[in-house]
Amino acid sequence: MKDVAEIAGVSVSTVSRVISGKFAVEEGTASRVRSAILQLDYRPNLLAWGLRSRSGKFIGLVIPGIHEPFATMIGLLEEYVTRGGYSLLFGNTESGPEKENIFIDDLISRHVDGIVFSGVSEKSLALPKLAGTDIPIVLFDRVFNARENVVTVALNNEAAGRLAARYLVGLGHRRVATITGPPDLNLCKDRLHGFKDEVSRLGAALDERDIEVGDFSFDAGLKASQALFARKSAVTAVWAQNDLMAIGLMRGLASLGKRVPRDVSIVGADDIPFARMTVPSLSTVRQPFEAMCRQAVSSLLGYDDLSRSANRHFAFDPELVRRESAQSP
Amino acid sequence: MKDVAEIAGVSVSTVSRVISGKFAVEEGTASRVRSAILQLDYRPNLLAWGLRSRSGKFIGLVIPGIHEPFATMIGLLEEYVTRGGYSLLFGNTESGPEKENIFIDDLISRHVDGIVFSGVSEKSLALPKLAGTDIPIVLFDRVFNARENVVTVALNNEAAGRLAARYLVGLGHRRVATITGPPDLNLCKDRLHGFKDEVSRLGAALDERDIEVGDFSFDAGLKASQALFARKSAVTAVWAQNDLMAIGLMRGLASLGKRVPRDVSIVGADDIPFARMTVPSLSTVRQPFEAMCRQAVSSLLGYDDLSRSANRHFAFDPELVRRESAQSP
DNA sequence: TTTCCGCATGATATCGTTGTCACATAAAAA
DNA sequence: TTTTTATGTGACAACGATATCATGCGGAAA
Repeated sequence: MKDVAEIAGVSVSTVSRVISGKFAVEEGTASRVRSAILQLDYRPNLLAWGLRSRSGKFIGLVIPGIHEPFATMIGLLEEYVTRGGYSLLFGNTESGPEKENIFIDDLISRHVDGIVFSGVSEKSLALPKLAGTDIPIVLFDRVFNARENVVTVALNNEAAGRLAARYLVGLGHRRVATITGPPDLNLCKDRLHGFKDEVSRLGAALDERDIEVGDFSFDAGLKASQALFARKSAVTAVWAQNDLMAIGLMRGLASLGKRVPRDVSIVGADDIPFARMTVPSLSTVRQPFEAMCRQAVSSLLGYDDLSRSANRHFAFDPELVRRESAQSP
Repeated sequence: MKDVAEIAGVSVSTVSRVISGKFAVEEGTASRVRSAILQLDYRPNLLAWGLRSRSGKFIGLVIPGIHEPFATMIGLLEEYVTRGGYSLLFGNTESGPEKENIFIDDLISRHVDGIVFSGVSEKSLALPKLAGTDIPIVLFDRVFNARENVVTVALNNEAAGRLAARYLVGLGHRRVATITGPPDLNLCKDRLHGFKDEVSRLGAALDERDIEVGDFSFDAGLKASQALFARKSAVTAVWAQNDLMAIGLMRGLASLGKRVPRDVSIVGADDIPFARMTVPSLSTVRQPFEAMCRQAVSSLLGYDDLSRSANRHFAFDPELVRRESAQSP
């Protein structure tokens, strides 16, 4: 910057003013400065800028894995974040809470301007630690401990359960099963509650023994296929709380010689890119990731002014995507 | 830091020395400093540190998409990078060269310590721009213009083509087809050349009309299924240059009523997580992503001392993964 | 003419670190 | 005892930006 000033024959102050554009500079000097910048191929030092302004100009993303649907979320968040002139710093906390801990410390040290947080479990040390700072945070997808003052962005999980139930029972299934995610996650409880309640409200049956507890993984779906269908079963339809388990279930049923959807109807949740690629393609309860990510970023960057009175908890409605994996029994 | 110094009754210099640990400090003062740090919950400011040391302590990742196999790569790179005490800044350049351009500028402005570069196309402005800086760069996966002085990490693509050919012809297929990626990518040419050459060397046939040009997407595979099999065809096996197209092909064949692998054998490339999840599961030519990512990071962070004489171009050998989608005709 | 205001610009302090230099003290060598 | 050496510590400059304050200058109002 000093060099630029020298070449243009002005002071660094003036160079700074030309760059920021927020103050009046005579056109003659301004153009001299601009050509000096071009000549030297000058690029501002964001480290120095950040030090001065106490803002690193990035958004941190804490995420419990890189598999779908998180990959999709990462891509979307990156897009919105960079569009706002920020950069995305992301950390995968799958490997454990220590990793989460050092990542959060790093984010604080780097003076991130906001954090999108999707924790592995509810017992995270991150929140109390962050409370001591002025870093805005959005609890994303996996919401817990929703204190009033923290913004949350998530699916309306109970509605998702109800939607799946209405679809399957509506198709004519009388005896259904389900595979849940990790039971310590609120979202799983909510989805299960919605599903269970709607199934019984509509007069169909969900036996307690037909509720399989999974962990959102392909292998959990595989295992569930054994647990549910290795023996003769009256179940004709299954809702898996995410697509990965649904796909595992389909894969397991194929090995058992059951046909989907002829013998068993399957519905997933998320609508990951692969849902349309499987054979048969997967009917699923879609999460509106685009809208959710946009909301998360604009909450952090302060695009929507959530005045004190405004709602800080955003619950997005799921949407049913009909494909091939479910039909009438 | 000043506060810490005050509480501990020492100067900031001493605090700095205690933190860095690289200079002798009397144990008494050191422990006083440490307890002051704990008491204030002091965290160093990485922006200031970076400004002083001209190093932002991160690695930039330029990648042409967030879908597989890039998601896997991102996860792996993040792991190795953070393990080395750095952070990962990543940018998706799928949306075009302007995005790539501003991302590269951002990386320079942030004083990244290295860049893992996987460009969309060969005509990228990034390399010349980066040449003016002292930022180390590794060309990853998509290698081009491999000047001697730049490190490259990639699959041995010709070997991948040969491996696929040997497998399919070895199974007994006499007439094969293939789907390539974007033809302007060197890696596609190399894969095609290896495949073509090995097929004819082994005495089987790859007709020019049975070479479909794709773009690595699911839909390209879908389209290829029409182009290759909508009419009667003597082709009994197809190699797709990546798994996504192979899965699209399988999906398309299912719609055409062809069975895989009974009617057509299919082999992919990459071995993305979903390759084992499809029905039938996908046989594929595996890229050793773990080793490749580890190599990329350690080259950048200078863990392996590539002395001037040492090889700067790393080509990793592919590995055949036998699953269900290919069999003898 | 004097006074005052607005405008473009420069000098300088500051952000939170680390590195360089100087200095005091104590121990070792003369 | 005097000189040297080693050791721990503090003061201060620097990294590259921005923000605050001061200043010179031209024109409008008195």
